[in-house]
Order: sequence, then structure tokens, then C-alpha cells
Amino acid sequence: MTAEPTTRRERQREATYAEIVATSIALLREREDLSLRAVAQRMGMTAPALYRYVASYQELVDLVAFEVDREATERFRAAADELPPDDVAGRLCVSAAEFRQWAHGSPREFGLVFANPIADSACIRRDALTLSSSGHLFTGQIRAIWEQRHFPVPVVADLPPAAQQAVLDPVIPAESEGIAIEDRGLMWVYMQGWTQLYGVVTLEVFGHMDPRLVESGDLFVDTMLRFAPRIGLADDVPRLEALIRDRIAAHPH
Amino acid sequence: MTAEPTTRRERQREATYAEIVATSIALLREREDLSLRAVAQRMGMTAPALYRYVASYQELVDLVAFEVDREATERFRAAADELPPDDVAGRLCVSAAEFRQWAHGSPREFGLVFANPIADSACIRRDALTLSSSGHLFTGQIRAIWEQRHFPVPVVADLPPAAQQAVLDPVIPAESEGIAIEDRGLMWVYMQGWTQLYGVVTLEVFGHMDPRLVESGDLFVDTMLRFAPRIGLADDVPRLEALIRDRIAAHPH
DNA sequence: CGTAAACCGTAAATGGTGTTAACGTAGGTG
DNA sequence: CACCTACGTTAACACCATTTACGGTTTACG
Repeated sequence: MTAEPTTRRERQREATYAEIVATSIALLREREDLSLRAVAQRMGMTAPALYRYVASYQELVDLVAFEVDREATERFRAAADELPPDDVAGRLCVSAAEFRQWAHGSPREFGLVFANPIADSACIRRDALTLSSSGHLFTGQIRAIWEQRHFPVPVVADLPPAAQQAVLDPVIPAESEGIAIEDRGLMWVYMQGWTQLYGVVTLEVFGHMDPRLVESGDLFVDTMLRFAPRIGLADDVPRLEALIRDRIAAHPH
Repeated sequence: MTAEPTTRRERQREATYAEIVATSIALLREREDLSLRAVAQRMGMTAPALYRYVASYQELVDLVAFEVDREATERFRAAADELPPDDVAGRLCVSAAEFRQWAHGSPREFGLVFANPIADSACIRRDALTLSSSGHLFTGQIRAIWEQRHFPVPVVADLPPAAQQAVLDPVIPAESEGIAIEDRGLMWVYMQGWTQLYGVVTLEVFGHMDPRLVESGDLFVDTMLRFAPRIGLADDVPRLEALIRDRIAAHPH
């Protein structure tokens, strides 16, 4: 029926491939350790069989990390979609807050994706994993804000050389397509913002912050709001704070 | 001779205790895996013997992490001591830059100390490890800057409730002794700064940043300098940038 | 259609891990 | 002196990733 060019075998292979990842994620959700044996057993197989699909344990981890990131990003996107499309500022804040909530609710998954010594460069199958979906989401949202408000961004020529390269031909978490060369300073602002968001959340999740601040989320809120003016949201701060605090209130223990 | 109240036995115990940690750190330095067996073997013992000193592998890791943090902090302090005592601004920047260099040169140690799901609360032997020495160093340095320049700090009453508690009676990385109650907003500034420093460096070390930016350190420098004005260092920015870039230049591959 | 090859799973084995239990033996203590 | 505690041992368990050799299916091809 489906005019896919895939042979039956390839389809089946792709299916078990997906099942491996799904099973792994299920294990993580049940707070169990992720191991080849556990995954295999739950699939009714033996561990060595997994080597038909995965070259090593680390590769499985990378695969799972990619999928976890993808699913989590969907969650951030869904949170944003609770707001009207033109509320670009609110959408970014809500997604970021949801990012934090996710990190706290799934610290192991968070660590897998964002605190993993990520497969050392040499990894070939980058074609698929090359960029984090969450990176895509946030760049898109910041870009939407900029297109609506045109807050000032640094002039590319004023940036240090390596920074210029990075914003003109981004490698990591981009989606710079369609941004005029002279406006690429926007990417720099994005990186600044991502650094801050990543910093607070990681600090919180890894327990290097006063528990009361983690509980209340005050330092997170503070970080978000102090960045807001940089992207032209100075006037919206009170409303955004309400949005963020509201979403943070539901504490997943 | 030494009028210590310690019996001979206790001294010997303390010695092997220290040797365990030292051996573990040596293993890490040689890029070998940290395992009870490896540590024991290198000490001429067997693995189960270590359980006389350590309740579990995780406890060993925590112990090592504490010591690693202590030694690294000495390194940051030494870097600061290359500058005259009254150059408080330069000292902070140099220490922070050295922190970054250390993180890149010893990513595993860095991960151990700063990206570890830190023993879950219940850990009793907090008396000793309760706070990170690096936290102490940086609070001290920021405080020194404030005592010299008296940059404006937020009024405590303006902070959110949990933040007030956190700055008035700090738990995690403090040394607030002697700071007047009305000046405790300084602690809030410190936490903001630490969040930023932690964010960039962790982002860099875990490979979630454009390699060219990691190589050049541009985003790190940018983060540092954008924070400088907040602690009254706006006028020193050019000099501080030179200081930071200079220390960052020596790239430990 | 039948055969060869590619594929996918298995069992067995290797060398690693943390951890527990039972056992001896030295050191300091009454 | 005897006693007991602390410290180390060996043996064993359960788990882990990974490799090898082997058998059966499924596909593809002549």
C-alpha cells in the first residue's frame, strides 16, 4: 500500500530500531538503569543481539539522548502553543519555564541530553543528530520576537572574529536560514540567552543552588527577567513574570 | 610528640583515608577510570578492604569530588595571587579564567564536582563537605570588590521571599559572615554572577557550544565582561579583557 | 525454483564492575 | 595474659559491556 521504497526487511529493522529507543526511554522513566541487558530483556531478546543495531552502549545513549531531546522539545513547543501565535514574548518564556520544569522532573534525561560529554566529534552519524531540536525551538522563538519588535542586536563586524564565524555559519544549534547577514548579531544574542538559561537550570538540577531558591524558582525567574530587556521585552516584564511563575508553580516534587 | 588527642590507630586510619583519596585523584589524572578495584590495587590492597573506609562507591566519589574541588580552588587562588592584593577586580577575573582553564583541562574532574547529582540530601557527613571551597573563594573575591568600590546592590526587602532567606542565611556556597544585613543583597549579585560563570563554562565543557567559540573563548569573555558593570567594573573592562584573554590563551588542548 | 548470501538472533565466554559474607590475624586494651 | 576490635584477606554473587562462533530466516539472484 504505502509506496515506500523500503523493503519489508528494512521496515522491520527500522521498527525494532525504534523499539530499542522507546524501551530505553521507558526504562529511564521508571527510574531504572539504562543498560543493554535491561533493554534487551524487556524486548525479549538477549543483549548481544542489540549489537546488530547499535555499535556500542555509548551509541545507544546518544540515540536515546537525541530522541529524549526531541520529545522534550515537543513539550516545550506545546507549552508555547497554549498562547496565541502573536504573543511571541510569552511563548518564549513559557517554553523556557517548561524547559526548567522538564529538567527538574526528569533530571536523568536532562543530564543525558545536556550534561553528557557528547560523542567526541568523530561521530559520523551526525547527519541526523547534528543539532538539538531544543536549540532550534529557542532560536526560532527569539527570532520571532526580533521580527516583531526589532530590538537592537550587535553589529556583526563588532564581534570578535570567531564569534563572527559562529553567527555567520553556525554549527551547533542554529536555524539561521533567512536571517540577513547584517542581522546575524541576533544569533549572538541567542547564544547569550541560551547560556543564561542553561546556566540556571543546570545549577538547579545538579543541586549547586540553595534548595529554597530551587523550590521557589526565584533565581530562575530573576535570570529570565534580567535577560528580557535585552530582547526588547522591558515593558512586558510584569506580565512575563506572572506567566513564568504560573507555569513554575506546578512543582513535580 | 604531637600532642594530638589521636591514638596511633586513628592516625594510621586517617593516613590510609587520605591515601585513598590521593590515589583516586591520581587515577583520574592519568585518564583512567575511577573504580574501587583500581584504587585498591594501586594501594596494594583488595577492593573489599576499602569498605572499611568508605560505605559505597558513591561515597568515594563524593569524597574525591570534595578534595578535587579543594585543590582546584587552590589553583584559582594562586592565579589571583599573581596580582597585587588591591587589584580585586583583576583577581576575580583571573580566578574565573583559571576556573575555565581548569574545567577544560580536567573535564572529568569538573564533571565530578559540578555536574554530579550530588549525594541526595540525606548525606550526613555534610559537616565537612557542606560547601564548595570554590564558592567560598568567589564570594570572597566579589565581596572584596564591593568593599573597595561599593557598587549598588539590590535592597534585600525588594527580593522575593525565598531569595531573602537565601541571602540572609545562606546554605550553599556562602561565607556571608560579617556582611551587614542591609548589604546582603551582595549575595544575590554573587549568585547571579556564579550562575553566569557556571553556565558558560559548563556549556563549553559539555560540548554544547560552537567549537570555534570554545577555542577562542569569545563567549566566555563576553559573559564575563557583560557582568563586570554590575559589580562596578565598567571602567576596567578593557584591562580586564586583556587579563582574561591572556590567561585563556594558553590552551591546554 | 533452488541456492547463496545477507541478516538476525542465540548461547557461551571474557574481563570488568560494586558489593556482601565468612574468615583469619594483627594491634591495642582490659 | 586473654580478649576484642579493627583491618585485611579470599570467595562468591550479580550485574555490566563486549566478542566469538554458531544456527536459523529471510531475502535476492541466477
